Amino acid sequence: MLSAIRNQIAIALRFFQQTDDYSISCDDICLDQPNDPSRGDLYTNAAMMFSKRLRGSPIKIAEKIKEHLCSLEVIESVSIDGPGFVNFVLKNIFWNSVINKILIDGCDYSSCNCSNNERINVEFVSANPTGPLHTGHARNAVFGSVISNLLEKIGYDVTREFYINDQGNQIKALARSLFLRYKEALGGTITADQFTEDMYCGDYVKDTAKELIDIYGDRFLNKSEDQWLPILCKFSIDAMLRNIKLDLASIGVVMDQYTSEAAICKKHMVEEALEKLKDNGDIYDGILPRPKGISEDDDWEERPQTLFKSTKYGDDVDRAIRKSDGTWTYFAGDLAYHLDKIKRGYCKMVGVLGADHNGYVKRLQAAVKALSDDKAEIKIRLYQLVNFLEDGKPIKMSKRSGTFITLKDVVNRVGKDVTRYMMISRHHDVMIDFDFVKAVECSMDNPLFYIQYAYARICSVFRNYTDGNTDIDSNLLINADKTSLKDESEVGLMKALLLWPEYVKGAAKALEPHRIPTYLQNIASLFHSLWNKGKTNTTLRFIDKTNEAETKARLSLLKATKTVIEDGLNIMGITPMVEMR
RNA sequence: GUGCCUGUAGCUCAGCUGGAUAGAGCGUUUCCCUCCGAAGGAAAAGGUCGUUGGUUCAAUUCCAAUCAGGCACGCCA
Repeated sequence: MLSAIRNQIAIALRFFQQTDDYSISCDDICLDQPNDPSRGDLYTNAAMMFSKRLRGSPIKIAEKIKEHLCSLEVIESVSIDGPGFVNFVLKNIFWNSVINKILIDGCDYSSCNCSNNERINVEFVSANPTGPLHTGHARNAVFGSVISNLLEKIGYDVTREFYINDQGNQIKALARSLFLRYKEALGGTITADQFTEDMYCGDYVKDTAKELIDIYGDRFLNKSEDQWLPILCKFSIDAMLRNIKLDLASIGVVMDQYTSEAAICKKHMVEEALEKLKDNGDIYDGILPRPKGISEDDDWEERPQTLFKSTKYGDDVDRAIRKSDGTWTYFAGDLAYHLDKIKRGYCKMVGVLGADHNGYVKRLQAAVKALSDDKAEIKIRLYQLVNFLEDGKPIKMSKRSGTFITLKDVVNRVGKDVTRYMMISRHHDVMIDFDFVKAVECSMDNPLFYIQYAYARICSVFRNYTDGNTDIDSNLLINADKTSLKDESEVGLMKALLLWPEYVKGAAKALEPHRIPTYLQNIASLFHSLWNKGKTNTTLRFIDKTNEAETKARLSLLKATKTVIEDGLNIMGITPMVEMR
């Protein structure tokens, strides 16, 4: 809707351009609502933003912008204020086209194709397949899935990917744990000290042991470890992965692809990655310096290793890729995995990791840069941890005592939608306090309720109008004359709806899903306010049985509002509620 | 020791590539249901945007120091 306005501003700016050193694109032009509505419907600060680059005075540029804006039919008036703000008022007729665009496009109103169907790989969750997903994974899963939805909105071809760490010591430990439970289930006695520090003693391993017996009976019981280990490794990974997929489904997350670390290694991708880096001169044998944080009496010792020169690509220190016993490090596997992604054709990648992985960001970015000759790029988003509270009191979790909360616990307790909302309603860099009691309260302590309530109220109006139907066909509303919507609350709502695609685009580009619930809360607030105005001012009621034309105009605004709320909730993976009773 | 993140109203948080008088909710105080859902709305009070410098027409936003809190840093995965 705003592209014509942006275009005119861009043309005005180019008038001052003296060199071709840079290009002014419409995306660079900021349009927003002034804090004070009396200044106008929208403003741009482009004259000031570009005055330095264009070497012109902001006022002169603003005058040129004004001249071009005035040539547009939808502009009522333009004024220049302060150091160079250009404020303008839109004609009533403009709102007709805004509402109609939403009525016609539906949830596609916020979509654009500015990313040209480019492929992008979003890797998230990637939990070790050694147990059920826990609460930390919940934020990861929701964050990753909403980012994926947003990226699709702006025209990316998104692959949602889960990397399975299905080899290494922790898998062997899992298999050994399974074997102990297997023995136990077959009547053998096991003692607590047989579970070493790195093993898994959770009850879920007992369940897997039963499944193992169902299929294999007691045939491993008296066999040596090298005979059962490979089979039990595979068996336990498969079982854990099945559970992980169920857990993810319970909060509405479906992956497009699962990629196995073992499969990558089998393809000799590690060797290939190493070759590639060697060709670039990024591999050498050396000794890493002692990390400063390690105290003197620690058992750290110098060791010669094969190293990746990641400092060349912005990392703090070079990274080991081969252990002294000759086997690969975990990072070597990651080099292989990211080379695999690059070879699959992804130039853009996103990774979602918990804040405790912050030390890993630079080396991953270095790896992608080095392996792709700087052609591919990975953006890592770290999210802070979630504290779980029970009515204000923190719930302590410990793996040892078995008092850790699983993702399934959370979903069972508060449901998919509340879980998802809580996980993305805050900036990813901010810790979340997730209170089980407050999360399901029906008040403003629970903002999701407020948004759902607005949606349900709109459905309620439609029910009253149609005698029972919670929706109205947009086609019945397109011809309504929306220029009669003149109350400041109505116009305020329309202005907010106008900017919805801007918010979606901004949230997607910044990889900041929390902007969506923030926006929806504002929409809900504007709507509730309008609703209550109708209580005292009967001329603002949505349904006026004596005036069909007026009623349709108002219902079209409601339908547009409903569409945008629904769209926003869809992006968040939350199901809108047609009634709350 | 180094790196990353956080610090905005009593509390929990927004604040979009620097923009005009810094915004919500909770809590507190006062109003608004014979009327489409009061699980709502209107209004008041509440701030030296951790501190100090710097960059410029303009800094909560950028830069540098500094204080406070969180996380991380070895051949773990």
